[in-house]
Amino acid sequence: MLDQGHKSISSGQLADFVGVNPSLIRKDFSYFGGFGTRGVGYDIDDLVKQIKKILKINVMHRVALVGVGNLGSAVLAYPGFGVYGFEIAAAFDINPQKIGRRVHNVVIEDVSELVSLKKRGIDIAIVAIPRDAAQQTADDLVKAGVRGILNFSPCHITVPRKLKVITIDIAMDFARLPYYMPRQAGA
Amino acid sequence: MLDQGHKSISSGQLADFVGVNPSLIRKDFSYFGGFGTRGVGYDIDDLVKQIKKILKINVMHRVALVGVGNLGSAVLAYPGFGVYGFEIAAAFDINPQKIGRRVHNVVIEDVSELVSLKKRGIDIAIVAIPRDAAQQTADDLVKAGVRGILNFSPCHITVPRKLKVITIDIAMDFARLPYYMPRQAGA
DNA sequence: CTATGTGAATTTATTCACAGCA
DNA sequence: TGCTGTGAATAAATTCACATAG
Repeated sequence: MLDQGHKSISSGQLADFVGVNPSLIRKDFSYFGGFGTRGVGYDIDDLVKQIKKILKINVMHRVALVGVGNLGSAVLAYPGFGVYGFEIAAAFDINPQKIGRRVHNVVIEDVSELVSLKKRGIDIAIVAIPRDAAQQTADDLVKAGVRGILNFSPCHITVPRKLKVITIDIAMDFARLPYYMPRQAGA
Repeated sequence: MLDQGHKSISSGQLADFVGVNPSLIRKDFSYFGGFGTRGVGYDIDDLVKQIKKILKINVMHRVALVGVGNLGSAVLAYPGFGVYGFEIAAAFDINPQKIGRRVHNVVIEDVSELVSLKKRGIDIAIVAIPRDAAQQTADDLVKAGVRGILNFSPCHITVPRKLKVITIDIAMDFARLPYYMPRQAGA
């Protein structure tokens, strides 16, 4: 909207965009203090700031990637982490062949170096390794003092309550598709 | 549970596993007809079958992958699509260097071959290409007659109502993490 | 005038509590 | 006895409707 020269956006426009009722947008925002202007709408710049603050992504987060295989490389190459304030500050792998190589401005280190995460101000880790090694790596990350883990391995991992884990199983996202697909699509 | 020799599972066990109230499990299942046994629980084999039927993943789905870069390769290498009845039956790329190469038992074809999807019984596509090309490719897929798209590009794509699109923006999943992370985690 | 913010009304989701069946 | 299936009760989410502010 900013790119198109708009300064503000109304609850109705936001509602159309995400497909919900306008009053739900207003009600939700109001729980956090009401940052709109009556008769006008929400100042886009301010709205983005407010939402980032609510989601606690108003500060930079340094992130470690564990596992520089296909998926890990894809994550390193991903544009758009920056928008949400994430910086991949380190990458680790278990394969000696990969150690020392530079991928997207990050030098790959041996997983034994994970212990240094806290010292380096890294509090989030991305786990992109085979299922079998996921729990062990998660344990190591707990020891290393991270507070959040994004787990791409298709398995449940157990951590102390003081950590937050979000697991993304691509196959599960996939499995949601057929339910919503119509019987036939024309050409 | 099957691996551990269990034949059936109770609503309480399922509830513990996903962290909800047991009656919610029972109520939800009951909407689809109640397939448990009183005093015993749910037969695991049958439960899996029932859920697959509900989600319409009880039939094989042939899937096309568009974009064999890092992310696309990761998808091809992903174990566990099979569990949900998905088979990656074709892969496409725009890079002439990649055409003809075989990756994980799939030969990469030029994107111009997308038109043959319907004929080949492929009705789902995975879009794993740069943001700029996503909408154009989606349009091509609509023409090719797919009924569902799993979009990994970090952008909104517009399709006719007769198609279902699920967009997975890794960065957005990421953005959920800080909100739930505790202030401090010990070593 | 226009669009927010918000109590009240409504709808939807979850939990309770227990009858009923293996 | 043990656990499902389900009406009734409760809680939560969403929508309505309108006073209010720019």
